[in-house]
Amino acid sequence: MKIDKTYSPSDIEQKWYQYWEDNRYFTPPEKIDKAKKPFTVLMPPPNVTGILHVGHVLNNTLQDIAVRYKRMTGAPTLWIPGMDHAGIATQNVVEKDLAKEGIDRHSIGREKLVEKIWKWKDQKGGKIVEQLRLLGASCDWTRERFTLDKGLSRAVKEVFVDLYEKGLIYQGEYIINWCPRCISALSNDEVDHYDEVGKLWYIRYPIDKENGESTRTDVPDYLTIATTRPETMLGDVAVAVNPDDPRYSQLADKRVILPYTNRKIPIILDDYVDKDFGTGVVKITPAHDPNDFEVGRRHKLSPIVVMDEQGRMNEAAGEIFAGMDRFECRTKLIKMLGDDDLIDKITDHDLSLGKCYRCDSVVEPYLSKQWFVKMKPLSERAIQAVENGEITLQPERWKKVFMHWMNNIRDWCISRQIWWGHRIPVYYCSDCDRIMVKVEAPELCPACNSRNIRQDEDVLDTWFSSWLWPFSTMGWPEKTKDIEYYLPTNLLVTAPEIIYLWVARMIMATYEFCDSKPFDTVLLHGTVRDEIGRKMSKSLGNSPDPINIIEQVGADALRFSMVFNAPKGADIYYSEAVLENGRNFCNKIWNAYRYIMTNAADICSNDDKCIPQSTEPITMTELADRWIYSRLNQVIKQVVDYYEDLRYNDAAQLLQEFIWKEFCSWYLELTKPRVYAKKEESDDSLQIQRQVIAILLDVLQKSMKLLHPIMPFITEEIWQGVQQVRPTDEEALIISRLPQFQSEKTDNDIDEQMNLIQNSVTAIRNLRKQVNIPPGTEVSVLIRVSSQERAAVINKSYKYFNKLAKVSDLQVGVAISKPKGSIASVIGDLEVYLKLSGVIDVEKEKQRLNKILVKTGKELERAAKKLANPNFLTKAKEDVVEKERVKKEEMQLTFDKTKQLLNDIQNL
RNA sequence: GGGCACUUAGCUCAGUUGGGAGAGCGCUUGCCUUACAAGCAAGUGGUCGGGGGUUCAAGUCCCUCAGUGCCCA
Repeated sequence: MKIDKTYSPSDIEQKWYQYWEDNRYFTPPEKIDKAKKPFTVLMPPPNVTGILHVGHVLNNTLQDIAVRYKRMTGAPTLWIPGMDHAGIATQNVVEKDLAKEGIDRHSIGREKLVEKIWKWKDQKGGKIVEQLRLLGASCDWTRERFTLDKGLSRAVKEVFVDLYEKGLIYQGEYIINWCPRCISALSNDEVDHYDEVGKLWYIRYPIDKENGESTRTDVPDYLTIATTRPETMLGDVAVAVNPDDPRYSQLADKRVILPYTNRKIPIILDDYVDKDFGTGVVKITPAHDPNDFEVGRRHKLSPIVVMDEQGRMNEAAGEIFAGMDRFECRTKLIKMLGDDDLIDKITDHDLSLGKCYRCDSVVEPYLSKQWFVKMKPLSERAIQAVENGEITLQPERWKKVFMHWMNNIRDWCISRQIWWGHRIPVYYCSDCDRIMVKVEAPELCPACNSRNIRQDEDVLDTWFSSWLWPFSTMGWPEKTKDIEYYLPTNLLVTAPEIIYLWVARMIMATYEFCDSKPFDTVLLHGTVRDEIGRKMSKSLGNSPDPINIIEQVGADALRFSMVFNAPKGADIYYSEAVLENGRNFCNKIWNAYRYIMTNAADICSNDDKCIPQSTEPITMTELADRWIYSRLNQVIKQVVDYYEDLRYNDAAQLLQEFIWKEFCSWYLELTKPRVYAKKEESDDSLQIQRQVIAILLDVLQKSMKLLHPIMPFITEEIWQGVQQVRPTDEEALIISRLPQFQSEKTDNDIDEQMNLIQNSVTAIRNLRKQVNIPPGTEVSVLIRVSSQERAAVINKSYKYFNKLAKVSDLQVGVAISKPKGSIASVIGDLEVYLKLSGVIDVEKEKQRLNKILVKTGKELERAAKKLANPNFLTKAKEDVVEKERVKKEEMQLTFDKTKQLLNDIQNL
């Protein structure tokens, strides 16, 4: 077997993904076994126009870890993938393409455009689905869904009709976000806010003194209002002041004359007005401002719409302005007001400007007729479910965010003035104006028998299909086996930005239509940022291409690096340096594999079954063997706990620590004398050699299992390689079972013995380094311990000292004294002396010992102080006090002996 | 304006019922030692943002101040 010196992932990754998919390992067994509890994850459907970015990498890696882990516990595991049709975004992409050919959507018409978008979708859309394969996502592609496919479209219609019939869908006038360029309503999340410095115009509205008590003398000539959007004044229907504002409240019976409109509008009193903002007088424009709309409703004022859908002023704005663009109108108005001395002043003003996330146009709050869902009745059960923990959000702080929104929920505007999407299933009879809301398009008007029927022009918000994702993907409204078995699902992994838009709505929809919760747990993860903490963005160009990264270092390295640096729910700072950790770890594992496999092959050159097989027992011949199994066993328990708790960063860290430090740096080194034993040596040593290879293969194999959810490719490759030499009855790592924790395999005594050796070896290495003994030079060492048992442990492990610290001469005992011409190290009862052939550097040695003395002195003092405190002794737990005693003793020993050494050296 | 977080090593961050401060990267020193220089070994580095409180004991709980970030209006 030939294994390359450095790990190259590209061939390996493609090979295994293909193998998994071909063998249908991503698909749970078709025959449902009700005795087994399934594990289901819903993939947040990426946008059909999207391509993989680092955020997707994090999101899908987390899901894949959960899924792979559960699959390895034996649960029937289902991860449902899919995409959403992304109404505005997709239509925009295609419209842009058409614009290059000089084609406008209105010129080709609705049907043709939709046809073109489907064509685009089939040819160019959904790239991300292919890219997810490169990442290793083990989702069930046989169940892939698209929010606009037949089944899901039917679900959307059923839901719309049902809600309409329940009176939860209505048409109404509302202020919505409107993009005059897209000519469509935008949901809140489709609006990006930018802080900008705008202007605040102080405009004088003359007071109509005739109204009310006309003889009053305390009435000023003007009321000055402050506004950031003067062009909307043409739609003013009132000015408002705070009822508690003594400057104005007495003017409530007056009216003001709205310039250029011949309208006299009332002065109203409303708490909404902030006395300290501007002049304390606000203009009220219900048709063009959401707050004003509310005020208008409270005071029963009819809104006046002064703009059209394209952001141009209409007739209601008056002859002078009709037909002008909104910004042109603003300029004109300012000029006129100035000329007429109606501007009091103009100041700079910081404001947050909403822009269309697609085309960057300034969003217009706009009064228009839209379809809405009444949310309050739907929200109650969702609130209850999260409140009582039926559904949990992790990290828990998001629960508050969820509650806050749910308790203040507003109706949901679901209509969009575009063509790509689910067309609203509302039909109108052109002859009698009858409204029909039906899943199937009606051919006859039931009122007047007319065949003259037209469908509502609008389509539904994309989220109106996404919120049905938990059950529309499983075949609803049919009562399918999947729904029965897999719903509720178990885990949803997503970003906190869409708690409202998606998570909350899915909870509401699933309760409403399936009488079930959609999922048990929602894991909200952080944002991937660049090294200096900025969000990844196209315009900054700071977003690396994950596909590029995968080509260079492999998906495993990328996944590991991401997860390693992603504590539950925290933002991730991504950088090249972070990625290197993953890459290096792959290489480390690869080389451990190389060491084990090449030696296994050497040993078995003529007999490929010479290594103890998995059906045969393994004989542990040394302390290190027992130790690595004891450690492995503890790691199994810990890692499984971490996986269960969704603490993948901890799992990654622990596994790296175990494999790199304990398995490679300690254990693997200690196997070398046995592994490299010559063939001509005794039968015994050959037996031992075969046993130790079996242990290496076994521990490697189990480690690969534990690591598989995080790094699926390299682990499958290695696991399959080991299967060649020492097969088990499992056919692939991806569907194998995780190793089981067995409490009897943890051996504290063995751990302690090994710990003693590790401490001693490190101490010797340290001493060698102090006096610059070259790595290859062998040394003489004496070790004093406090008991015969401990002496025996070290004595038996002479080989280890020889191998790891190049000790050729080792004396151990309870009665050892410090030899002349040596330097020493103290750890509790352990004294390590390194004999020197030359002269020692007294000053340097004094400095070193002094440092240890100061450090242990401090710790000793702290422990002593605690133990001298009677309150501590009586109130602290028994084991805590005991631990403190042991610590003090140990520190005392180290301190005393180091002091002794220091005295000795000073007397030289 | 309202809400939610954060502040721990030079950098990015862990630290889950309060009980001896950790990781990765960086830095210093020495090594191409028959798995790995994408490596090995030994080190360096912190008044856990400031102040106060609860407690025998606080990075951890409470209050307060300062700074930073995010969300909603």
